[in-house]
Amino acid sequence: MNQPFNAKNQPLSARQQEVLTAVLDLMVEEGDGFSMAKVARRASCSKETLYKWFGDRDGLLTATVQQQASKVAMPAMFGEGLTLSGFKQILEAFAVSWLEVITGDVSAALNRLAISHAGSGTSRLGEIVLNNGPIEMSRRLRPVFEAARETSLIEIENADHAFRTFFGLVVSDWQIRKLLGEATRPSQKGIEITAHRAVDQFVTLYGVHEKPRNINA
Amino acid sequence: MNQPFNAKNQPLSARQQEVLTAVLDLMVEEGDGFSMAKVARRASCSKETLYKWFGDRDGLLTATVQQQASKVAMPAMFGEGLTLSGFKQILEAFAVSWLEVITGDVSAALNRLAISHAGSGTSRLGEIVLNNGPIEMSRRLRPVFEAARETSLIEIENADHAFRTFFGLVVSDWQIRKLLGEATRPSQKGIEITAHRAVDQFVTLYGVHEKPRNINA
DNA sequence: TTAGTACCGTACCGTACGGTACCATGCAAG
DNA sequence: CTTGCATGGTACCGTACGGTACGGTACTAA
Repeated sequence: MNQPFNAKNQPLSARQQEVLTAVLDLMVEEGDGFSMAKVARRASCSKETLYKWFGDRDGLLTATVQQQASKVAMPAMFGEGLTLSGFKQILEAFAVSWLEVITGDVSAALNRLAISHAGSGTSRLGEIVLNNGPIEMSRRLRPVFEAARETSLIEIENADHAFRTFFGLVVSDWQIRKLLGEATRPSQKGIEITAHRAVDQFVTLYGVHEKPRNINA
Repeated sequence: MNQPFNAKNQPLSARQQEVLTAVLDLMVEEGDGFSMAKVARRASCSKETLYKWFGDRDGLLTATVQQQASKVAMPAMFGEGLTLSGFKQILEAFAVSWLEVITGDVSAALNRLAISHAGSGTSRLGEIVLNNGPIEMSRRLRPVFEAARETSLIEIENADHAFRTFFGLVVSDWQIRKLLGEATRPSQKGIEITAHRAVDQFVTLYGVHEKPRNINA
């Protein structure tokens, strides 16, 4: 992904990234309610520097969101001979990684921020998070589905539907519950179990193996 | 569901509900950013009255959320002899109703509000929305699943997993996209198609069909 | 040394908001 | 009528915040 930029479209210095880390911490702790003064205190810098670097509060938030967005890691690609179990392994790694992210405090804080700003319609944070969340996930998953379709592992009439189904099976209500403040986070084991079941279900719906019935959607 | 209450725990008068409607409108238009003065102007009442009735800003928001929560309608129950197509019809009505709600502007505004407040940890709005959203959906769906299980239409080892699967298949990424500000709303036809597919998929995963193996339930 | 630069800390300004006080109006009870 | 209550309208207060200005300090370059 792209480097995050500040107001002058320069790549960020180490010191600037320190500031963004402070912002992220505050965001996790207090949501959108923190002040520029608090950021300055936390990052041990002056407000004037914040405004020089990031323009205004919105610029600071945008830079923070972009920096995090540039960090989302996803499981690597695969080789040539794609087997069913290999395919399932990739999907499962994907699902685990995704669940770990969205049940985490950082992701929750960023999504909360973007969501509340989307309501006020005063910034592009929602768009940024959307592009680096579900949409990016879809982009990276598409070639995997494509490869599985070409090796006749699955049968997909519409890649978009398949992605949405996979998303739903994996994410379920975990994300909305987290965003609404439900405290209980699934354990690592719980995440793995959830991911495994989601992949099984996906393959049941879209796989072409010895399916017990015809599965058309 | 319960009647919504004001600060004195009296049921709301018609005038008070008018005020809450004004709040809701502002919420849809501007998110969380509206001021008490704006509410007073919009509702043609004085700020003092607002504070007398609802205590403070948080009380006003809480009353608004509770009033909406008390309005969620859900498809009615069913009779005795439950057939597969009847079961699917109920689920589909459920799914359609749910999708209509969560892709609507009012639901988005309320969820955005509750989510941003959940980040600041300063109110119980998240809890209220959660209880009247996914959790209430689960409560109402459970007896339907139960009845279907008893008539051997489906095979469910864990009602909670079944609900989460259904939720994921239905909601997919519609809600998070809406919350993040994606403008495009699915058409009524699109909602029906989505609901239909989700129910088909759910029955594929949990249905008993003519599978002869494992009859215990 | 001098000049320039980058930054920190802090004081300051204007504004907007939550919340309160006060007055005016209308209405019902007596 | 008068009294009391509920409510609308508005002025007001304290505070907190976004944003700016300014002084002080360390460092670099010549």
